[in-house]
Amino acid sequence: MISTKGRYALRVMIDLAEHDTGNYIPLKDIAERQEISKKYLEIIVKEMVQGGLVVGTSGKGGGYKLVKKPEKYKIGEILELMEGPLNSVACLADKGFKCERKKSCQTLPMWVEFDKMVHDFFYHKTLKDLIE
Amino acid sequence: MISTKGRYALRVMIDLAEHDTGNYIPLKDIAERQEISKKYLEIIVKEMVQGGLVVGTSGKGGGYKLVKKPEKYKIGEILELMEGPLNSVACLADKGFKCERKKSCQTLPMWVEFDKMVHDFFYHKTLKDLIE
DNA sequence: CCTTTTACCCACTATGTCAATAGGTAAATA
DNA sequence: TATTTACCTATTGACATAGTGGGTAAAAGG
Repeated sequence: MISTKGRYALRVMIDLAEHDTGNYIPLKDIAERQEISKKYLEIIVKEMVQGGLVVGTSGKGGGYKLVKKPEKYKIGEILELMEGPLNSVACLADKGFKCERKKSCQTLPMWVEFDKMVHDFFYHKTLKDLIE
Repeated sequence: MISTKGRYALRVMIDLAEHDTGNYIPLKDIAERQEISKKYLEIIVKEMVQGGLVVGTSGKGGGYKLVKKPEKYKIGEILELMEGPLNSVACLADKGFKCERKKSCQTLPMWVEFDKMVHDFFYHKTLKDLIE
């Protein structure tokens, strides 16, 4: 299940895209429009800045802004930043995961197939697709 | 992410299917073959009995058995029993979930589309598909 | 320069889930 | 009646989730 972090991040991105005037948009405005605790959004947006999804600047006239055009953001890239890898099982999500049964595992092919489908789904959708 | 409950349940089902001789199979055997704590499997198999996936009987010669042929079990039915509804977001998973933004939500159509895809995937695969 | 506005940073908490473990009781068979 | 099995209740430690609280730093306007 997608947690609030991923869902709120998407809403912030949509909000930024829809209210884009070239200026920075203060988090206060976003929090009020989206009816999400500003304090909690701070944590989320901080990760978005660190992940390079948005840029922020302090002071009067400060706030946040997208760094790309909405059609350039893949939904998968936003979700993976906030939620971690889009994998269904730990043995595929954790890079250093060791599983003795890997060779003979009867369920692994299904998870691989599933994860590919999920990946394709979210990497073929962009932020722009959600706005229209 | 699918938890051990769902994954272990699948392995138990596969084990039961592959070692089916008509007799009941003791959990001890399954736990040893699958290298999973028998105590933990008890909890999982209990839910599987309650959900009608398998039947169990006590005493000597007791154990567990499938109630249907492997091709009659949908993977989705097994996963949903163990993991809960196969939904990506809370507003679709919880029946009584109230969301003020439902009408205007810009992400909801995506989650609906995604959940349909996931549902189709797991309900078009059967236990037999995993064995072959 | 000073105040206001904004982002940014660190710590804390309550609740719940996950992945078990521990120790028993009930039932069925040989 | 002893053995084998399922079945039941409770507890635990670690971690994640969804926040809250209280500050500091930076940028701009007056």
